[in-house]
Amino acid sequence: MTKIHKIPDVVIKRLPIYLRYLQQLMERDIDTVSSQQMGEDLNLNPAQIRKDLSIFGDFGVKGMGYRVTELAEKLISILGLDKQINIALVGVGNLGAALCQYNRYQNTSTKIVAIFDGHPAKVGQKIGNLVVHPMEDLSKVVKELNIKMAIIAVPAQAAQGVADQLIDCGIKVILNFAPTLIQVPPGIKVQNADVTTELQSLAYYL
Amino acid sequence: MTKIHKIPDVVIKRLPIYLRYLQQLMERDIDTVSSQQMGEDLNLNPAQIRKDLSIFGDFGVKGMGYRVTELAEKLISILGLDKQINIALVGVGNLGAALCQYNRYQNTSTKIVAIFDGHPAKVGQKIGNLVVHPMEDLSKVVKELNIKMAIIAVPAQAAQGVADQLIDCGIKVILNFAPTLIQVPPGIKVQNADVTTELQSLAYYL
DNA sequence: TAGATTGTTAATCGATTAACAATC
DNA sequence: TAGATTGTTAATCGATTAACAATC
Repeated sequence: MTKIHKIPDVVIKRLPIYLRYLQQLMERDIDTVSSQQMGEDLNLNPAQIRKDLSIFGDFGVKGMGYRVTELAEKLISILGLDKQINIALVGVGNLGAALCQYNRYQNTSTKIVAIFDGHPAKVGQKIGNLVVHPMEDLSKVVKELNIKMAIIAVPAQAAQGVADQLIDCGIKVILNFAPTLIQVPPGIKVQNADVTTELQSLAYYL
Repeated sequence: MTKIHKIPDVVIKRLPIYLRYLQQLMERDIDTVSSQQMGEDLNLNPAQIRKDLSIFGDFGVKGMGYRVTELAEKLISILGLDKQINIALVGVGNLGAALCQYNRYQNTSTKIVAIFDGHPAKVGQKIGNLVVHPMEDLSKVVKELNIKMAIIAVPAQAAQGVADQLIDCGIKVILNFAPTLIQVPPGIKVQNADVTTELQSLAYYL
């Protein structure tokens, strides 16, 4: 039996950074890159980059570095970005609506495919090419559109309730923009992206 | 001479979480809280909370815990949130405009007080109670309004140029929503908040 | 006083980095 | 082959956690 190493979150967070960098190299028709060069450009230690990548396989060529296109493909496959990932957005206030529009024009495999709001006045409105659903439709739409991930962009006091509903529908991964901590059972991954909290911690550095 | 410990970023990021929690307790008229209780509610180790807080002073009372209001005030003071922090927002696309509106209704000391855009068509437009300035006014407005912090919400290819201009104006702290790494000289603090990258790393957990 | 809880030390855990044999 | 660079081990660094004397 192979020993499964738990891969640290901090490594996973670096993978999209590597990927984006490699895609920039591809645009400049650069074929190979060394960990040394990557480290300089990304402000990271080359040994760390090699170690991160070696967790997933031997992607490099000794004496030569990494083949850019090949490594990018590997990272896309590791992250699971080789097929579209359907996302539900809950809460179409200023921030939610903007995230929806923003995502629409991004050429990325993580796609918002359905939007929801608990406020009856919002239901039926169009944001980009999507119509706002009522919360009652959540379970049905999540199943129909094979939605795997959710973004919470509702006010703080509504966030926990929304999270509970999402989890009930089988959602396992949540990006939370609400300025509050949400409690979830084991096996559910929540990433907080609260702007107010970020600004407050940045205030310290002034 | 007192030895100055470099306080880890990871500790600074937890302080606003503690603060928000204490403010919730205040709303519920709770006077004191133990690190044990805080740890349960915030999913953190109590020893870690005590250690974090003890870096800044002896805020607790043995046998009793922490006085909620007092600790909240201390954290506000440590973070520098006891006076308004003026922020410049650069880039009023969907996301920038939403951040501006969102910030407007947040009751927090970090305030967006001026907005800028490099696109002539945007200049003069009103977002909430603010008028979009041209980039040429950046230096002047930053001085006039005593702006200390900036939010970048421009497309990736414009981000580095904007960052350079901000740094030229004396800005030391930047929250970057553009999906690209920006290179800055030592002494400048950049926090990345790119939604696409966050979604891509979350994809891994599916 | 007895019970509770802090602040802090020491132990543990985990992540980063340096160093280098393997090898393209 | 000589030079370059990987993958990986060992050393280092730093953060988390357990344990407990101090003390309210």
